[in-house]
Amino acid sequence: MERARVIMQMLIMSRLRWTRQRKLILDALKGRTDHPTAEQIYHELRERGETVSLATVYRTLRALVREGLLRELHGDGPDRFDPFVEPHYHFRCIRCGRVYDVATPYRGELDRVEVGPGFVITSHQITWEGICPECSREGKERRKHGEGSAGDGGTGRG
Amino acid sequence: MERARVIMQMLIMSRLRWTRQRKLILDALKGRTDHPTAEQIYHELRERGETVSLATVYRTLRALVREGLLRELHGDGPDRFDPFVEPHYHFRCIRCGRVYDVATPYRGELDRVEVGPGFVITSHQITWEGICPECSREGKERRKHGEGSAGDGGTGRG
DNA sequence: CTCCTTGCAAAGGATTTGCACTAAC
DNA sequence: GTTAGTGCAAATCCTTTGCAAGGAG
Repeated sequence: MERARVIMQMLIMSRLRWTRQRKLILDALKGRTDHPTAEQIYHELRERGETVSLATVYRTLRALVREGLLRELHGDGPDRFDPFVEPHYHFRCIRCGRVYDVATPYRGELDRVEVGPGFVITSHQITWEGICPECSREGKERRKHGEGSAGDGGTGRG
Repeated sequence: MERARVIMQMLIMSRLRWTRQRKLILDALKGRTDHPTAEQIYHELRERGETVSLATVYRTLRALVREGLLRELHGDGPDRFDPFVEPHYHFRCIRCGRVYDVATPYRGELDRVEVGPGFVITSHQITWEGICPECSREGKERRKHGEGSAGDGGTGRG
């Protein structure tokens, strides 16, 4: 796939250096739909025996967000990161904190809503809240920041 | 107004005690559209010479959210609180972090979107992002957590 | 070679918690 | 009187930052 090339190109243009850590972190995110936290990425890399520091994971993730290669999601627990940057929506489980993609078509017209005089809209987000399949199945409490893989419960990206 | 009575009723039902601090905090929020943070509430009360601790402000706000008397908003900086609990949407300024109400009608049909098998939707939120009037006017950087009153820039609740 | 990145540890902001005391009910 | 709420300080969680050493271009 030439996605790596495209990414590298973007990094060059943005004068971010293509370091081993950045490669690792971006690879760890690539193609995932479970919106991991910085900690999750960090632990997964460490478990694979890679050497990265949590600080670097944070710095890299934020940098990639600034470059437009990732999207940052705010919610109840720690921030989560989404490698799929095309406009789309999310579902957040109020029980476990997991975030899922929602396949519903993007409503471009919402970017042209009248907020009020002097307001400039750059984007909009829709977030559904409720209980995810994992949690309704188990019916028991969990920690706020996801544990392990979240699967996608049947949603996903078109 | 009999809203106080209603609230008191809810507090009784929920066996929350109607203490001086809770009254103060709820009063400080009531009718506001600027979605203050816990710190803001705390400082405003202290400036008025009231005695409250920041811990109590946090505890109270979270409790009132649990009771459904407030809504909690997650964003870039610290959490913000909204006394207007009827379904409505928000605009968040990516420069200063201020949050405004958006008058656009609530889209109930979005609560019936197909997320996927096993997903139960309890609510949805739409958040617009962009630059608020205050910031486009000033054109300069600011701290993430709002400073002082944010006005409402022409939006507001119907 | 130069400047960006990293790792580590320390600092920082936001929020919660333990505990003895106080105040609602 | 009971039991829940409060203030204070300490603790915790999440994230950023300073600095010296390392690595990419």
